[in-house]
Amino acid sequence: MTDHNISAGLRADARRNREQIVAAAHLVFTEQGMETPMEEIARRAGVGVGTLYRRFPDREALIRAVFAENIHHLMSLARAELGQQEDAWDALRRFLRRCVELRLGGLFSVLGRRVVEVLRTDPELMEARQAMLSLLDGMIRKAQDDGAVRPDVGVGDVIFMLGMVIRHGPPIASATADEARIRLLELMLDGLSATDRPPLSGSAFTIERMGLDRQAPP
Amino acid sequence: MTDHNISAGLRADARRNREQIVAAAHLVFTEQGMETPMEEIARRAGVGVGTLYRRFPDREALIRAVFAENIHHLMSLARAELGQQEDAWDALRRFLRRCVELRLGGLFSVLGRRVVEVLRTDPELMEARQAMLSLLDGMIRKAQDDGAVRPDVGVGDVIFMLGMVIRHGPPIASATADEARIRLLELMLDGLSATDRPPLSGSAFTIERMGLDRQAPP
Amino acid sequence: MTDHNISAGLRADARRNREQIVAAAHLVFTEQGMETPMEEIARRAGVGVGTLYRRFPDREALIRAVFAENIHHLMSLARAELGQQEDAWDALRRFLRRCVELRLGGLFSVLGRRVVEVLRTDPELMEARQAMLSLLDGMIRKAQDDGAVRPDVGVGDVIFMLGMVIRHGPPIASATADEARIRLLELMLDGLSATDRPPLSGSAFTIERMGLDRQAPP
Amino acid sequence: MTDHNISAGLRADARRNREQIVAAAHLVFTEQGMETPMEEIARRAGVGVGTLYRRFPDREALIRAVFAENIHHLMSLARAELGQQEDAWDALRRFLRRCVELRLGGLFSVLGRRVVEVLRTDPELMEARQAMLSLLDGMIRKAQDDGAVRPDVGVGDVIFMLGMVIRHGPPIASATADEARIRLLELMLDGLSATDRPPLSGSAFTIERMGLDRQAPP
DNA sequence: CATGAATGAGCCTTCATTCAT
DNA sequence: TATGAATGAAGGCTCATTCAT
Repeated sequence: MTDHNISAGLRADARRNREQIVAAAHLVFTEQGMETPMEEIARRAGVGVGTLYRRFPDREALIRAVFAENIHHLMSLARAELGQQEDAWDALRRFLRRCVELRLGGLFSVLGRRVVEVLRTDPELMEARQAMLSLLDGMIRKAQDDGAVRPDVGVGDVIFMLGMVIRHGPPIASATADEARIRLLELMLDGLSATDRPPLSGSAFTIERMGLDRQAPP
Repeated sequence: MTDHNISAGLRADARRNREQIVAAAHLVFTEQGMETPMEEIARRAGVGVGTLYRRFPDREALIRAVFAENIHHLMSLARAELGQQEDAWDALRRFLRRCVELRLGGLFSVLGRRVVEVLRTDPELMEARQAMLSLLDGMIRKAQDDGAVRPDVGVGDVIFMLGMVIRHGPPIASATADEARIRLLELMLDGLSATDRPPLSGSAFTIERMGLDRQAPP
Repeated sequence: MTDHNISAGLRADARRNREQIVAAAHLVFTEQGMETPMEEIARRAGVGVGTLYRRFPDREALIRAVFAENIHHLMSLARAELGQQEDAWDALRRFLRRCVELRLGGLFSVLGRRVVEVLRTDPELMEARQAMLSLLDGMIRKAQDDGAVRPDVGVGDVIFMLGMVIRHGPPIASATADEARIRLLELMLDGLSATDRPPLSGSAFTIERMGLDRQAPP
Repeated sequence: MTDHNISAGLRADARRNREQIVAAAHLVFTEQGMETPMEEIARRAGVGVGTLYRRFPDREALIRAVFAENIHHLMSLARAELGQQEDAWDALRRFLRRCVELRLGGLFSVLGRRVVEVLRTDPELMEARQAMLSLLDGMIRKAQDDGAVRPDVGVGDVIFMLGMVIRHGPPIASATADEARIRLLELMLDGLSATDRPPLSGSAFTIERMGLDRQAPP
């Protein structure tokens, strides 16, 4: 929605430019990594670098825009899943799987410290993250109440897991990498639902432990 | 072994420097990716860039050395576990846990076009990698024969899992992150040993699928 | 003409910069050799290195441009002299004197392996060079037919002479050095027109000997 | 003689090292130019860089040593020529030709400003230069008295001429370049002895004008 | 003393960002 | 406002010089 608010105030051609740039950035970030030269992004969007910089003062701003769009998309997915699914565990599984399947998450691969920092320091993105944490936390607790998920995990464990799977993989979209990612997710889901095992070491990463200190990854 | 032969002929201080450089490179490659500035690597190793370049004429040479060292180290670890442990599953678990603690093996997950090319064109490295995969494959198969590991996974799945936990776990170095990383590994191990579940989607990443013939993730 | 075609499509300021860069490069190449740091060239042209590299992707491209410009300029000078001067020997003398004053043609004397290779592999440049040599060759032959120039010299001798005076005259820029340079040229012109002397040793550097087929000086 | 004094005080092996280094430097300077890496010179001399630097604190010192040896050699040649030759003009011509012919002068090609400065600021070399200027001046005046050399030139013109010819040419020894150099020298000698021409422009560079100001090249 | 390892400054090149047109 | 030219900082690599062995 960030995106929508911003675009709304622009003239038609300006809005089209902005959208083309974000789309081009999403594409090249996914295909060639987050370090792709700005000039290449501008070229793909069919505009000059000057135009790109008029819209996004620096690379960070562009990254934020692309991520915002992604998260926005992700949240609607989560709500959709919850809306049409009685079973919490099923809803959770389907949501996580969708996150991985959708090109959306492809972006997060090989982020590098700098990008992570960008995200952490963006209040809007952090707010979206918090909203998603709550949503997820609810799903997980319900699934635990149902006996479908082991009790010694928290929303943090799940978010770590998701982030890890999403960030994992080559910057190049490849069917093989996607397959590997999904399998890893499923393996972890099987681990999550293995209620008959000895508890994991350490203690559960509950939503309380997921504050915005250094420890919390985006 | 490459490493040992090479280091053997060097003066004491030169050998120490060489080893520090490889260690530092391993660390930053794992933490920040293979594109980390050479200067940063040199700094972490406590030497000047010149020294780094004297030992490794370019980034490729350094990458090769780090991989060689990694493979060598991984194999000793695996052999040590196998040597003192009757049970294959226990050996595997201990081995993987050790790898995570040492951040060892993170580089073997998906790597990006350039690095794959570096590896593919180094016969010695390819051979060593193959030997390592075989060793690991043996452990896994034995554990599967014992009924301790589900049959629908291959050595590739385990390697990917290891790389994912090591390179894409919570990105901040801290005790908390370590805790999270180990928990994630344990979760996956529980998934691995969940023999009563429906098979994962896709098909197992067997040793045969792990060739470096383009497209395939390393 | 290469130069003109290229410059034509540029914005006014870009064209001016391009021309300043080529002029500065001509100067420093002549004074300090073809290995002068790019930064020095940029500085003399009053632009940043980036600008230089935007126009000339590497040193070779710059060298090519300077040679093209030189040849072009040399030919206009020669044609101008020929146009307004009946006597071939007078035209030649005035042309050479002008070249020395403008430091024009110094680059065509012996150049070092790398530069020769650059030239050899640029068909357009080779053609232009050939045209220039032919023009000069014509002037010299006519003067020889008039009995004004000794018969045992060729266009190559004259080119070498020019290069020598321009690049290796008294190395300090000053009025005195200019005086010395012109005197040296005049001395050689007197030598050139000394038709009653025993022939020079070796044999004339005719246009045929001036091919760039290895070993032969350019 | 510089060389002899210095070498005399050294132990046998040290002297041998020093001589090997100067010989190697002469060789590579001639073959590959004055910018050849010190390591290459050391390698060719069969010693470590450390040894090279013990003898010659920096590149300048090495260059000076090689030049000193050259000048020493040159002076003996001049004296020999004078000793066995009645005719001053003949002696001068033979001497100059020898200077060019001998590999000695090959060194001076493509010197670059820096090297020129090194030579100018070395008192010993400057002294040798002065001795040579006097010697030459005597030869020239005598030849002028004999009517063999035009009266409007001075020793400076000749020394400029020699330096120019010697410095001209590629750093690589090549028969063609040598031929060109000799021909250019002869052309100038013919100019020098052309006594029936109008005077050169400017005025003669007499020995008085050849002081050590900026204007005087080495 | 000889050696060759280590250092760091310097040049080449790329690219994020600013600014003139 | 869009464009693409200009800038300069940053990273890769080389090599002169110093210093530990």
